[in-house]
Amino acid sequence: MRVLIADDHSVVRKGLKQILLEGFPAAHIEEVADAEELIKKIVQSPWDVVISDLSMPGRSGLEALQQIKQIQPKLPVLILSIHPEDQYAIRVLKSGASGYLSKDMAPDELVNAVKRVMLGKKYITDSIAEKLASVLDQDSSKASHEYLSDREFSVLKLLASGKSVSEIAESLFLSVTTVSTYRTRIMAKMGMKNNADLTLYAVENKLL
Amino acid sequence: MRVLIADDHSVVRKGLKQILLEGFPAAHIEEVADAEELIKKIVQSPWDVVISDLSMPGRSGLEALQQIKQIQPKLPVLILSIHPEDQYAIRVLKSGASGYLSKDMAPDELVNAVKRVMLGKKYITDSIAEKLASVLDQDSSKASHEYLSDREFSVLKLLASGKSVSEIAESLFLSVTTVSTYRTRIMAKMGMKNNADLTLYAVENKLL
DNA sequence: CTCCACTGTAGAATATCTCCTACATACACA
DNA sequence: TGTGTATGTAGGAGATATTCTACAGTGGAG
Repeated sequence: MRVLIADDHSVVRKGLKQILLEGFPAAHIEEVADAEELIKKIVQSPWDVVISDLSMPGRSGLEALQQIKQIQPKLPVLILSIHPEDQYAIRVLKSGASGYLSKDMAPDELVNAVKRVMLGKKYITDSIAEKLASVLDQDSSKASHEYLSDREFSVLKLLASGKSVSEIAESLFLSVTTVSTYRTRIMAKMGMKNNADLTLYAVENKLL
Repeated sequence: MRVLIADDHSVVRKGLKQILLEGFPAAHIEEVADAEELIKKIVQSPWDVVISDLSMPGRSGLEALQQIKQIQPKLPVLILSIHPEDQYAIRVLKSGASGYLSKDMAPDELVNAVKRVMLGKKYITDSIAEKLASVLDQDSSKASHEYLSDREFSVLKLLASGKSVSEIAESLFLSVTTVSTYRTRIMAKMGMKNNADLTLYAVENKLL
């Protein structure tokens, strides 16, 4: 059994490894610290399951996920996030993840999730299932940020947290004008006028 | 050597424990998941060092820290945070922490920090030291906006509410560069980096 | 099967903002 | 009374951001 862990925090990598070794003493576990390495490892050698953080420097975990699913559609990917009740959950599952876990889960839960996804099943917590259900039937009550595309959403969060357009361009490897375009589209979709509106919105909706 | 770890994420706890055991094989390490347990443990038995997350459910890490310092002023507390360059850093150190680390530090850094704080010294990274130097010599009882001049304060409010520099210049009959200068001075006095920080500050302090 | 809307992306021209510097005034403290 | 520090103000050069336009790919509606 071969497990690949991706997270930019070494503390978290160590912790995950420890938990997995307790649950699967015979597992072969490797770690990577960013999305680029993650993809490289996946191309190089076969894995049974990938456990990846969502927020990593450079390409985000979401992009990495989509790329993995192109390369090896069958490889199960479990996504971790710091955010407990996450806005990302649905986005992540849509992009092909086999499960979505918060980092404050119980160790057992991780082990269970890994077992499940290795059988080709999905692992979804109750709270996410509920969220899924509610989004599917009453989309009139969608928060306005739900209408944003993936890229727009990530730019929204970065803008709201105070990053400048050029910082964002750099961290996402995009042109400043591209980021500025996203910004314009975000403002239009959300009916806002300036970054302060975004910041307030993000705080109110706990996106930060 | 007795170490107490407090973090609501079990993954992080495991990771920290692992790193510490590699650096201090003989250490006795215990974990707690929230502030309440943390305080309880500290009252119950003696510790050489506490490593605590900042954001925990219930009472925050900051409150817990202040309480610990009342109970055992000499006990060194290292604070961890997910945020790399944090506004909290200074607040945390003022409240008596022996150090402030981001969770994406290298494992060695944690071990070094623990060694240092057990000697009764502080462990502070360069970037925080700089921040400290610029802000900490002010009187701590005043909110940071109290140090602003009248003009600066009115510009702060306008910026925080999302007005652009040029809009402000127009409404106050000033040159844009003047407003920009005020902005720079506001940032310096308040130890902030961007308008989003101002917006958040204004919301928290009900200035809007 | 076609068409349109949405998405991801960016260039050129233009507008805006920051940074560094500067200077006059006012006030506190030595 | 002098002297330093905070304040109010702004110019010029350079850095950043916006706007308008464009184009290719994808996926759903008809």
